[in-house]
Amino acid sequence: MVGSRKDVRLRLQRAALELYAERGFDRTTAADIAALAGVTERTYFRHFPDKREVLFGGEAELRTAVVDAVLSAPAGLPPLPALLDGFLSVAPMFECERAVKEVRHRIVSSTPELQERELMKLARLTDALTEALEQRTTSPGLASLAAACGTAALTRARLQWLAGSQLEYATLLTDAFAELGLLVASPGI
Amino acid sequence: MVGSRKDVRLRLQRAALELYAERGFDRTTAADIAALAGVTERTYFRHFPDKREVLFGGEAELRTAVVDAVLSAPAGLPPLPALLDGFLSVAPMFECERAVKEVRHRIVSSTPELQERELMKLARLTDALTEALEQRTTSPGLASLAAACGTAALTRARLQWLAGSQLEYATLLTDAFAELGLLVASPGI
DNA sequence: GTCTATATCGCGATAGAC
DNA sequence: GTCTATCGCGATATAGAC
Repeated sequence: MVGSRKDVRLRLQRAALELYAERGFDRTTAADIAALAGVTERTYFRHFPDKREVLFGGEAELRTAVVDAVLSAPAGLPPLPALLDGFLSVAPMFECERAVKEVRHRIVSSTPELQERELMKLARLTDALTEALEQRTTSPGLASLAAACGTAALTRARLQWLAGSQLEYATLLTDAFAELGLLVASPGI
Repeated sequence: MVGSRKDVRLRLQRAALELYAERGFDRTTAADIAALAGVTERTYFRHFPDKREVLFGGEAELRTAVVDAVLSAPAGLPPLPALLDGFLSVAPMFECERAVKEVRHRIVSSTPELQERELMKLARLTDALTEALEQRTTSPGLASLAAACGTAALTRARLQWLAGSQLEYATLLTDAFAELGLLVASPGI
């Protein structure tokens, strides 16, 4: 119980994933998770503000990484290509631990409360990307729309990847952005 | 206490808006809302599953109306124009009661829990629109992306309207979709 | 760590609408 | 008489204060 201090957080995350997968989110209490991780309920709430957050671990770091990558995209690139370029740079962070992420996705998809939290994280990513695009040449109005469209393409690629697509993550991403292009390029108006 | 039966729901919604605006969401209990509406806390929870839902009243009807409008758009229209056409048809449902909606928006914007719920409603709208586009000619892949982009434009227009823009709601909507077009039409790639 | 507020839900009883 | 809305009471668990 000595070296365990540092990884309590990790143990809680693993315990939560396991219990949520087994019994479902609703039939799992914070105390259950804490017990499985070998700590008290109170300790759980010292690490995570609520029952949901335990499933959204390194989200902030990932967001920072994506934003930095977009800011580092070649200067002349228009908004959407800049986003794609940034997303491709951090692709490795997305495509690791597929099995774990599949389980996590199954849990989140089947629990409205967790879906809400996931949408919130995605919205914060979109906000951060909007800011990043504005720091590039993009006008404020276009930036928010571009960020939303880019996030939509990212989500589409991620869903296909989670669904077990045989294609490379980078390919799925590039394809999604290509489809985005088709949308507006369509004939008639 | 006789004629009041029917409008308990409406009274609860008004009471919640008032209390949330005054004291804030966190410092308002479900019992407070119920009391102001003249019913017990238990009755509140029979009408709304939780503390948040009371602010998202006729959301399902609005969603249905929007979907129907999109399905009724001229047959030849590509995805995005079809969405714009549909959105414009039900514009009156959006641009009514501006003062109330401004208050509501201020409350939601300042409360993470309510933001999450709002994002969820928006996500459900996007899902419904995806389905509608698929029922039109759009391919499944493009449909989800188009729905996401369309919803983004809708949100942008709504935000400008809520922020007190002097422009007509229909104009804001049309402009937002035009910006969507600019995004991909941009030079370079 | 302990204590507490309160969100949320289950159950049985009641009262008025149809 | 059912049916439905409401009440009143009680239980559990989340979350925050001290």
